[in-house]
Amino acid sequence: MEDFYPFQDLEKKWQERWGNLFRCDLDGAGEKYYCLMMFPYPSGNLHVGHGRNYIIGDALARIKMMEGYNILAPMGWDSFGLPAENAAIKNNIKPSRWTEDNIRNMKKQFYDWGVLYDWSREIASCQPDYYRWTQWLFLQLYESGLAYQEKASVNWCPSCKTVLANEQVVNGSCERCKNLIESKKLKQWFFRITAYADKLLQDQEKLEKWPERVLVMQSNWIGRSEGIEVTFPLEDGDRNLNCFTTRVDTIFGATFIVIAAEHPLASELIKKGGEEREGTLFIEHVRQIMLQEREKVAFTKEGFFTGCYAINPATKKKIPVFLASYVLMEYGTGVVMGVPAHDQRDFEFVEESPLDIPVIQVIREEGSEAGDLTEAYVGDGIMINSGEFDGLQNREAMEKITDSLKERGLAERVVHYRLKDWLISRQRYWGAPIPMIHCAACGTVPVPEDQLPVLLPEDVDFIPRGDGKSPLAASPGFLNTVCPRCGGKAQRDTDTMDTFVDSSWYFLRYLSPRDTEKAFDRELVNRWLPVDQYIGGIEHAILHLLYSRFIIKFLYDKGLVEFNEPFANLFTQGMITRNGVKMSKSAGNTVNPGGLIEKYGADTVRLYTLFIGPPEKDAEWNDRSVEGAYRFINRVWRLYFRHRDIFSEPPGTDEGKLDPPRMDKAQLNLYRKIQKTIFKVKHDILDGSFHFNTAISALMELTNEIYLFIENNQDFEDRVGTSVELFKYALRNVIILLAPMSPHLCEEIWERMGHAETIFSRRLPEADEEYLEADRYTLVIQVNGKIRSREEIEQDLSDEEIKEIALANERIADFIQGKEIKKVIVVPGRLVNIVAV
RNA sequence: GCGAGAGUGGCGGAAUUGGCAGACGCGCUGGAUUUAGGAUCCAGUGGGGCGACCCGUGGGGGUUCAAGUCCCCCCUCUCGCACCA
Repeated sequence: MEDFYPFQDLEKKWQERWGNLFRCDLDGAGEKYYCLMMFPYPSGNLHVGHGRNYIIGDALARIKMMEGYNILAPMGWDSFGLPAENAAIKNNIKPSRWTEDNIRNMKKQFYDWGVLYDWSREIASCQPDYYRWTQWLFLQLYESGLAYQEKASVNWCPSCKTVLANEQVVNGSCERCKNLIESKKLKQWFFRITAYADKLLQDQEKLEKWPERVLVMQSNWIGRSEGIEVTFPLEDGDRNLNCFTTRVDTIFGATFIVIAAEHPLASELIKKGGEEREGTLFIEHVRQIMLQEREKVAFTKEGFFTGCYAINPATKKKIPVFLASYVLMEYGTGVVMGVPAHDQRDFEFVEESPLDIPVIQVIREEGSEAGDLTEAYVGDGIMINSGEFDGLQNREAMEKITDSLKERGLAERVVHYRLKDWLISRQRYWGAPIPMIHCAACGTVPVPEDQLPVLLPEDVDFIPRGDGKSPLAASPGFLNTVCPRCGGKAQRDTDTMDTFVDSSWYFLRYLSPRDTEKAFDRELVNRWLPVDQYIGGIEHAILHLLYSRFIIKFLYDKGLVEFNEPFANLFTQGMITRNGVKMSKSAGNTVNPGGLIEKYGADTVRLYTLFIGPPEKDAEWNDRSVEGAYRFINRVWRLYFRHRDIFSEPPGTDEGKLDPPRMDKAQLNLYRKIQKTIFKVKHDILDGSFHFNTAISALMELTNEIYLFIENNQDFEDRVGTSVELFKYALRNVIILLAPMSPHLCEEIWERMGHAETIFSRRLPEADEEYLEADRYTLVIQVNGKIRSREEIEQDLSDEEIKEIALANERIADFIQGKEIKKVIVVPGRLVNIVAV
């Protein structure tokens, strides 16, 4: 009584047999297809939300394999990082041990899901034979002047006890632990990603298949802005203030200057202006609120008059210089010209200020007069109150004013970016040591390449100290070394690298994972990269994806690779929610796949995950609906199992016997439905949108039709004639098209149908285009846009014939009686609309 | 505030170029089979009305023979950016 697909045994069987299915021969036949999922952090357990990523990737790899591609689908572990360390501290075991245990567990989860990879290429970023090459990459950057050490104000997370890159700070908090970030002055290592700001921005145009929002986020982050630096001399002439502005056309309306309170010049100016005591208090006040409430400070516009004046180079007028909380030190020059009439922030500042600062309008909206402003006018218009530039269009004036200031040596065109250099040092244990040595005599010296890897010591107290130094500083065995240059006593750099360095190049390593001579094989990498399809979460829109693009561009410029973008196509799947919120351990709303697989089997879990909704969108998990997928799986199984007698012949005879012109109506209907389904499934998945959900629903429709077809078919019951052949053909196509989504079931039926080779060596069917459309269809007949009747008609009728049929329709007569027919619109294949009044 | 996306039955979601709104699935209702079933199969299932019909895709206008789809205004939600000069 095998009414149910016996998944318990069969899924195990196929998981074992598939051992080498995804083993990639890099020189094998077929066009290459590098299908890559973002490698996970081995946190121990994957829930069904994570599963979506891997199931989409696996189904894609399988269907591409069935298209004849040579598939490279590797997997590895982003295995350095804080959680391992924290867990190790908590459980008193070594991070390496904790990591290994988790990897074992997660590998089993992939296996249970039927998610396949070429495990012979497995890598783990925490292993010396991997991080040796991460260190090598660091040295390449260092040699090229793109890795440098600098004492700077950096983001310090007091809870994680390490510094963070700007990208890892979200709203002033640590993206990992959500604690407020402090500012510390520390000597740190940086990668000069800013040198690539323009290339990263420009080459976005090559990333046509990337989601628009990811590109928008990256370009926001890079924050390129073209403008002018204008020199405002101080009144007494011994110093200049440089203002960055993108609106130099408003310079005649600049009636004051604002300097960031943290600006190094601030203290000098208040001294000079005779306001030292009060001014110092103000600077301290701003610093305090910045520390406590960064959010709030953003909306107050407190200022302090320094007592100094500058000269507006356009108007030659004396204008006051203020310190204020609303000017950012980090952007531009930290000095801004205040134009209250045309900048809302400056307008508000003037309103809040007790001093009487003039508001001078210098641009008027075309077609209206200048009048009293209730807010800043930021639009374009005609220049007024601007001397020789009056009457010009402001955009035009912008150029002319720039030229005129440039001639006088008072202005320069500049480009500013919000992107800052990538801070890569971390004061934590579980990461790749930075391969540098500090020697009293020779200074900072790189570790020679042949001395790599700089091994992470095992016998070290890795509890973070929180004093701004790495735990490695407490390991004398690690710390003390000799200088590679002079041979004298020296000390190793004790920081480790940001784990995003590890993940910025791992996709190169998969091509030659065991190579002991080099980081990656240039020939293989040039042949297999860029990645054809990269799949992962949107949360890496900036971090990982921007860093990887940077590193590849660097390697390209060094001549080490021949491609300058790592990922040709990017797909970011939506997250799975439960009770409306993202599924996560911390939210306590995870669904463990283990229990579901035990109850329904992997094919069901896979099918449901793919059916849940469009993959790029978030989707709410519903345990109830999983049963629907289970039912479908069993419906397909029964379709085979109840009629297994049909498949007793050897498979060689079961194909190519169909002759559509000789089919009866019901047979032809089914035949056409099969063609339509083949077309739709392939289209929906392979057009780049990965719409498995609609592909699956098409397969459900076809399955329903097959049931209807065989139900009342005497020939089929008697096992004679075309109906039997057609049934075989129908089921075979369902099995092949469903195989990428629910591989165990399909592989099993395929085998029982008598095939010795795996179903994944089978090519996808081609739709018989002649039969994509039905030969008859239901013509909708409307009167004045409302549906009044329907009539089944032949496909290839002329407009005139269709019109006649519609007008002759009995039910229509009632509606057009006594009316004048103004117009009849015929849409062949769909409807007729009769306009009658 | 700016930018992007979204709003369709009780629920998840379908709907080339404007052309039968609600495919497919969940849930629900009825029936068949069954000792029984939370299994399976069949039928029904947007709302209103006995009915012919009427109303329905966040709200309001518009274009059109025809609008979920195009245009204008507004509301709500999600995401990103946010004193970036």
